[in-house]
Amino acid sequence: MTPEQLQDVVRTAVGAVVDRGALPVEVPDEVVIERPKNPEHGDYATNVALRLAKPAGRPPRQVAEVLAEELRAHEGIATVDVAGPGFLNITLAKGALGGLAVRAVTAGAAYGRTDAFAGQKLNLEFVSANPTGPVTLGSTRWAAVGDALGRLLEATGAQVSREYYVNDAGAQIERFGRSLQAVAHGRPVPEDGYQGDYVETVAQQVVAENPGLLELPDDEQLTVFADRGVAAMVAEIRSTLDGFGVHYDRFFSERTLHESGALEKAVGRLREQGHVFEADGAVWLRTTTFGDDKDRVLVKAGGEPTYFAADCAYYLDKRARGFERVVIMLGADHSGYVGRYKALVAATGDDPEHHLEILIGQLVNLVKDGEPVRMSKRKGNFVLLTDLVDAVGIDAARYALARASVDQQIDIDADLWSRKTNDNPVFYVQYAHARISSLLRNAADLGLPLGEAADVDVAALAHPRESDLLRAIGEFPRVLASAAELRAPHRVARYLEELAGTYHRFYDSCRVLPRGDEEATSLTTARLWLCAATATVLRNGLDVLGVTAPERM
RNA sequence: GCGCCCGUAGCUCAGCGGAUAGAGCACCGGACUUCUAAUCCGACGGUCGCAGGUUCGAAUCCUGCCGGGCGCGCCA
Repeated sequence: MTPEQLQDVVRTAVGAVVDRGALPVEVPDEVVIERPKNPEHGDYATNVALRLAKPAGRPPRQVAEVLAEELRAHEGIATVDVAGPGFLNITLAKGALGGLAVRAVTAGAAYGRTDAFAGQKLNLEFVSANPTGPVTLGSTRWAAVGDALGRLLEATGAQVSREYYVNDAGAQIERFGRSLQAVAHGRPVPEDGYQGDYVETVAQQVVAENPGLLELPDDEQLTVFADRGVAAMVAEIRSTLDGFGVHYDRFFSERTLHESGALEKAVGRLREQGHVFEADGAVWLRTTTFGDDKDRVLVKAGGEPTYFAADCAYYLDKRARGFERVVIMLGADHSGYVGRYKALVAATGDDPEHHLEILIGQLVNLVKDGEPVRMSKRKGNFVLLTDLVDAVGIDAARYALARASVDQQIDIDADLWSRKTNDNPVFYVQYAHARISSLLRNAADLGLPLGEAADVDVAALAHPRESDLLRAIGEFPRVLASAAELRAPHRVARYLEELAGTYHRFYDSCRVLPRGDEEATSLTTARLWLCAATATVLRNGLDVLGVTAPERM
């Protein structure tokens, strides 16, 4: 029996009690089934009696007793105890848990997937680093977390489109072009230009691809350097992210918004809504109407549209493409944008709480030899995605970034994450998978295939370590659903660490394969299924995080 | 000054109003003729920053304060 099925059983029990007039309450839509930490509290526990006590006007324990009596009649339930303030501690009938192993193996890659968010169409925008330089460590956090969140939402049935907004318009692009041009001519970059070795590389590439470029008139040169330089950077960023296992559905060019007249249309739409005004020669959006700190300029006094105006057009474009929900992931250094974005959405007439979601991720440091690796964008020696991957590898990089809550600033210790020991959480989890893979290979060598699901004696799995593992496996669908709902991929990582630990403890106390001349029994087969089920969950969970599940280590 | 995030074991961090607050690491003590010991078991370790409030119940929600990070442009 899965936790979801038990939830239905409990709800039905409440309904039955209410129907016969034993409890004067409304039947709740949701009852909470949790997995108690303390094994003495049964396989599962529910606080439903505590919840219903007040509306029923009865003491919680009394309500609990009535419900316990009803639940005990269910064939899948062995015992129900009323404990503490009024918890119902439920122990399932022998074999009711074991079915989870068969269910997981049978479902395979689909195990854990639900339809919790079926029908939702989301646009996920993340990284969107400026195309004037390589992908930095800060952006890498979102590459890992954003992609994992995308996979997580897909696993819960949502339709997800991953998008990268390319800021290929505006003054910064011109500055970038000037920097490339200067370097190409062997001159120092301008005061406000871009520093770093990559500037030299890109400049040389542009020159190589455009013979005669350096002889063109100055302004024509600049255009080529800017255009081709940005194109080269976008290509490099894209390929870096592809190599990191992060693939986008679309790279959306800001410039196309300028060229198509989308900005004017967006400003027009906002004007129609009555939130645009003119002052000091500029065109403003009255975002303060919707809680922003100050009003924002859409078109500068000089006639140039602002970045914010492009944001408006971009948002409207996403909505016009049918996305019900626009999710944007930003670094903490952009947290000041939330207010104006929300206001912007409200100003278009949309609901900022429903149509827009902005996730803020705190900063990341790479630590080497106990010292944070210094980042200085001005000097051009900032830490890059590639530096992190060089230091710890792709799997560890993605896992380290995805296992922490985005609300938490993190230090990634290069030494720890590149270590091949159990200090390193990603190895701990991957090792569990490799260990099971090895065991299943040995089983096959011994002529012990898993066989048919119908033949598995699931009731044989009665050891406490087996029950622990089965309960953990049974949690997986709920872990994915709640992690998706909370936009918290790190919960999947933490769950996997717990599952790996539960497996290792099972392995330690429960021999799976027969030794010597022992005969394989029905328990052998049941345990093989349990191992295979664990491997399935580890694989599916790691896949959500974009981390490999190795068969050998 | 204002806004957002954080403050939980020596360290790094989990903990979407529930039971005795957890894990890994570090330190100490154990377990390999046995399916991968990259593992497991035990011990040690806490005023959940402080003070109020809401609640049957608060690390979790609310308010104030203290400490740290980030942000507050007609930059992007």
